[in-house]
Amino acid sequence: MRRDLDELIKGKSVALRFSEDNLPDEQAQYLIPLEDFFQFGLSVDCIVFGFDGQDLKVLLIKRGVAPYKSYWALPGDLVYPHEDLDAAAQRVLENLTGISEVFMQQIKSFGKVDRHPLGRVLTVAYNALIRVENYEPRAAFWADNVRWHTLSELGELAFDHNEILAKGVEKLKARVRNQPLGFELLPVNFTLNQLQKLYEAVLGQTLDKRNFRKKILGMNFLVKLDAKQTKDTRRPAQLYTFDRLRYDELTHRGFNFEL
Amino acid sequence: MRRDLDELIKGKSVALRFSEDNLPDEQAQYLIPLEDFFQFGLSVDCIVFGFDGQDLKVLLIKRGVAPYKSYWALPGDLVYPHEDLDAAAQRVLENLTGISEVFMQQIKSFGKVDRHPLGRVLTVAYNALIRVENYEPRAAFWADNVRWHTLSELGELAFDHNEILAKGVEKLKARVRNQPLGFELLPVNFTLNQLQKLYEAVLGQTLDKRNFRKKILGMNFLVKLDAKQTKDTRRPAQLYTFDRLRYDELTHRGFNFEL
DNA sequence: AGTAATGGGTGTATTTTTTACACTTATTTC
DNA sequence: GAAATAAGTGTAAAAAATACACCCATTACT
Repeated sequence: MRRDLDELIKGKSVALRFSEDNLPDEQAQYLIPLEDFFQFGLSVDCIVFGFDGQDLKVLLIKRGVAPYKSYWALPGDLVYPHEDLDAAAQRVLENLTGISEVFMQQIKSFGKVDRHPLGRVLTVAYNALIRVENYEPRAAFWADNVRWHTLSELGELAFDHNEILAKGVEKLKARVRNQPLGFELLPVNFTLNQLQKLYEAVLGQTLDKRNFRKKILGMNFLVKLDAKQTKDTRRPAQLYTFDRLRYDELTHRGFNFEL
Repeated sequence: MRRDLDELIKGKSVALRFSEDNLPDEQAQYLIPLEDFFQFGLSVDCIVFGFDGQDLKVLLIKRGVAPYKSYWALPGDLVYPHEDLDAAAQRVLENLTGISEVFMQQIKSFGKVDRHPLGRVLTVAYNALIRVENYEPRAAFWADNVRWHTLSELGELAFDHNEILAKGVEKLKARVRNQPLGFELLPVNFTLNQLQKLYEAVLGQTLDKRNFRKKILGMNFLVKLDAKQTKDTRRPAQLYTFDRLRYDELTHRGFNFEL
């Protein structure tokens, strides 16, 4: 411990100040103002997933300001000192893309010392799932552009956002095995084939149609509607919707949705 | 968006400064020094789990300094401005308990505005699993005491540590279903009954002995040793150890350890 | 030395879940 | 009306999960 502190003090001029004065002598030498510990920036980054019926997409902004100006990036920004984390995530996403009131879950924090060129900024990453049809993303505030990107076609993103995004995808995959997916990503009414395509896109593997239907219908949170899909397709497909009550009941007492 | 900012500025005197000067007029009014965003404190808190053969335990320190002096708390402290998160978690744990080189995983960050009385402090929580036998926790630095606590017998902890701990337990339970548990919590050599007790303690349910053995042995990462348990028990029990290679192989390609 | 007490250890039959697999149907387009 | 396309449907075999009861090796006691 002493070794650690010595190194830090020599190198960086920081250490701990105690609000009490009952310190052992050994440690008294390390007293340094507490203010020095309150130098961190805090940001949130939102990984917004959407599904176009074929591929899993992620919403990125083109940064209109330095650093990383003109790079594609996850929508994210600094948190206000008096703002809660979850609220900041919602606000930032709305500021940059116009998208509001979104289902979001914190997934991980990233804190490498040099990850932000302007100073020490810890970022808290959130996964968000939205129905593409319900939102018309528009670049706002300091974003130059907003666009859906296919996961496999990404270049180098700003900051450590490639790493953050990879973690978001990993978490999404893990999530799909423990709770049903689709509420947030599909239209309110959907066909079983659309749902299957979504699962295949997230899991990155094809699934057997009959087995998929058997399993997903057996979970009893899908409701068959009277309507059929009337689009310019071939044979019209049966439409379903989610039974939110049943879903809540299931997830509440832990459920395994492995497919 | 404008509404949000207006509120924040009126209430708290903070907003965003851009390093570029190409701001739309609408936003120019909000320019406030960037420094105001670098006021956060950052801490790490370690949830150290151990297993005594019967109950799942968590290691807590008794705080020797304000705030929350004399409260039991998760071992945690402020991060140095030039220190990486994971490194900070290891350092803090060693500083406070003498325990070093521990298996740790980040689980979640907690950022409520008023969670720390000294200012805005975001804390990143880590789950750690250790072999109780390998460590002799000793209170160090500003900790007054260190002790293993049974999960069901906890009182009110410092800060929001009850909430953090609850999340840690939840994550541990989720983890046990997707990867084998025991490497970190059990002695190097152990009996199947010890392993089963551990699973039962974590999952909070009893398991069938024969089915448990069938399943866990079928996974092929346990190695039967020549030795038997020689303790003052009744019939000597067969000792096993973990096959780390096999384990890594399994977890690498995703595995389901549900019991 | 014998006996009681304790936790260690073992197998099988039943049920449930998972998997593999191929053809018919309803619609649109030409 | 014929061709093309995606929708829809069931069963048998294999694998996995579950329920369940008795004997065994040692120590402690008398």
